[in-house]
Amino acid sequence: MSDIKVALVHADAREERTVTAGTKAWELFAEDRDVIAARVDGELRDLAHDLADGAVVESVPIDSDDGRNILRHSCAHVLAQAVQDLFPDAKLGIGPPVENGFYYDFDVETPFTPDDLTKLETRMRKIIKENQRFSRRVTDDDAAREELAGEPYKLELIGLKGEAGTAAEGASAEVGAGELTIYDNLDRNGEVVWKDLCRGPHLPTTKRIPAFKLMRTAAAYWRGDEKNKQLQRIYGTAWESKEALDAHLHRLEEAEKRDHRKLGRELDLFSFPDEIGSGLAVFHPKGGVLRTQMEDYSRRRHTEEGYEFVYSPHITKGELFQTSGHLDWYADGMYPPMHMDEARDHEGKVVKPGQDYYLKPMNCPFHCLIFKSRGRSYRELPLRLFEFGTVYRYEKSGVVHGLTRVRGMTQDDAHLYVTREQLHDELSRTLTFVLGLLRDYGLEDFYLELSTKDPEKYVGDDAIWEEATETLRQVAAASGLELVPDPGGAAFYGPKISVQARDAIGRTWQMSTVQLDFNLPERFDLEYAASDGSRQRPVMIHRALFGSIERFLGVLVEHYAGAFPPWLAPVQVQGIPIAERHSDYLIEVAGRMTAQGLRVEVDTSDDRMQKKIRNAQLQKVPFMMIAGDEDVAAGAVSFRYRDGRQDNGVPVDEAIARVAAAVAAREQV
RNA sequence: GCCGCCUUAGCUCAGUCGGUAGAGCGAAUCACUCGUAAUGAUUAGGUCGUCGGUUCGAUUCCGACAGGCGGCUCCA
Repeated sequence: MSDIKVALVHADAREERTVTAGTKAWELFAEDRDVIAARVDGELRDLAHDLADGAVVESVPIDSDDGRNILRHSCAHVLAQAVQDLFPDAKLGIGPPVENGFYYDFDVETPFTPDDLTKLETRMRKIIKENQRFSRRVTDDDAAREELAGEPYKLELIGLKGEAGTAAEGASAEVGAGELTIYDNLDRNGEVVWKDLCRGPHLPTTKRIPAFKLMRTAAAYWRGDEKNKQLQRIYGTAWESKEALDAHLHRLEEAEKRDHRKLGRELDLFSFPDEIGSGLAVFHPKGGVLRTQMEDYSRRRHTEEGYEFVYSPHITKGELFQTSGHLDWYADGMYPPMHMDEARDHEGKVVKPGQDYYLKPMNCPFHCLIFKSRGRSYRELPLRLFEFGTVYRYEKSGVVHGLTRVRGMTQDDAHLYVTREQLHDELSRTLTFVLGLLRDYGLEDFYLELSTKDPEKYVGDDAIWEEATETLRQVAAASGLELVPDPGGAAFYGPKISVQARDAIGRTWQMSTVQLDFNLPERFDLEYAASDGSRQRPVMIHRALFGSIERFLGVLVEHYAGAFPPWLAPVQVQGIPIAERHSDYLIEVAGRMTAQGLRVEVDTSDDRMQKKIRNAQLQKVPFMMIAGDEDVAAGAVSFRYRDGRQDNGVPVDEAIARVAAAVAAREQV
């Protein structure tokens, strides 16, 4: 047998090896049990892959991103085998890895129950224990069709081979663009016990799945299309070790503790009374303080940046949304009209037709009317109109979610009207402003997404798209932040840049958007007088920073886990007397703080002091201000912070100054 | 909108194989006045989400609706 040369690379190192022809990838990594696949000439391969002369081979450890994806995908196969063992009529959909786990879709008569998940896990453990080998076999369309005659969904995928990228999210795990392959699961005797159409790669054997758990069931449309049948999806997760699985489950628990819906109730911030309707929130006094602080600070910064405040009503005649075009392409998302002012005679015949009024789903048409209310000069531009505008959208019943997806919300909405010459500077300035303001609220970690023209569907001339897109790109680059392209993702009326923020536990939220609009100025026939006396059309920029105040408030609740920095905290200082006789002293100190605009409460209930501390702790109050005999005698107070840190005997003047300084600096304590 | 699950006191939940319910926390009252995460006692509080059906009898079984949760689709 002749020798071949292969190169083994990892990190920066490259090692040339001479091996015999027919050597398989695993033989290079035989000593390392963590390696579960190989990257050969850039392609992920099974460890059983035959190496060719000149192959460049890289190990894929199970705890790498690629490794986990392979692990999870293999685990999805084990799930599918278990499902077909227990439910022989189940037809297979697709089963790709996803972030933190995997799923597999099945067509079954009756949906799975939580009980079924337990049974399936047991069956999966058995399959894993059997140490079945994942064995790759190349086939062709006709042979595969014959083999998989009983699997209608797989047959459909075979027909889609090559367009896998567009066929369905995850379908590329089943059929790649290249050759068609089937993976056989072989038992110890080499018998095929199960098989699935799959491009791979896979773990060598089922036993290499160290830890997994089935999480939940859900329905999902076949190939992600609402028109298709709903399949039953089972979500699971799999990890390189029991510890990693536990850590993942622990992270989920932590995220649950931060859930703004839960904290909103516990901290008495807001609620969603059934009586009002789905997706419509009320803010309680403490949530009201938080929201007021958020809004006031935003107002102040907008004033400083040259924005002007405007107000518009919540309802309008339909004509406005006819002009703006919203009724043409967005009527489904709007509340149905109220028919007003209709008059009938005594026979019920309509003598005056009346007209339709709509709740507003957007503020921009109103702002365009304000622009249009009189002639505008280039000297007025950029005109920056800002409104905390409450809008109503008819969200489908299944999508309403806490404060993040609601039917009534208040946007911090601004519309900037600029000349084409001002576009670059204004965009640059806007993005800087937006990022700075988000940082002020405590979000630090961002990336940007640039949505560019869909060549099939757009208005406005190519030159201005080009210019605006290039400007957005430059501005984004200047920010130094990571820029993720979203080609073709722009709305038809203009390119968009959106700011995604990562919160304290690494989840990303779409926050601000800066959106060009070449359409509305046209539809509203907006003009300004240029310096040469000609009439010119302004460019419009839509810009929301919080998106919706409700949603941003929810994000901040989760980001801070309810432990707000003092400037946002509903109660900044909780006074706790050691004994009843110290209450008056604390009330006096509290009074001095209140006079300085601080938010202070003194707990004069007849709970014990320990209980008062516990309560303040559970309410996540940043400063607990405690006073007993020693403090009173010294003219001091003692601070306790949320982390248990203490600072005893702080003179009252200094204590007040300390709280005031933390608030003014918007620091966390 | 679609699929599944859920809805019992203000909150978190137990319970009733069909005979109108219970705990902890919270609240109110009383006693205690205490130095860094729960003092004790007493009391109040529920047409068991709503409406309809089956039944001698429904909180329990069935259906519709509303609301919630997890997904899917959607998010100009």
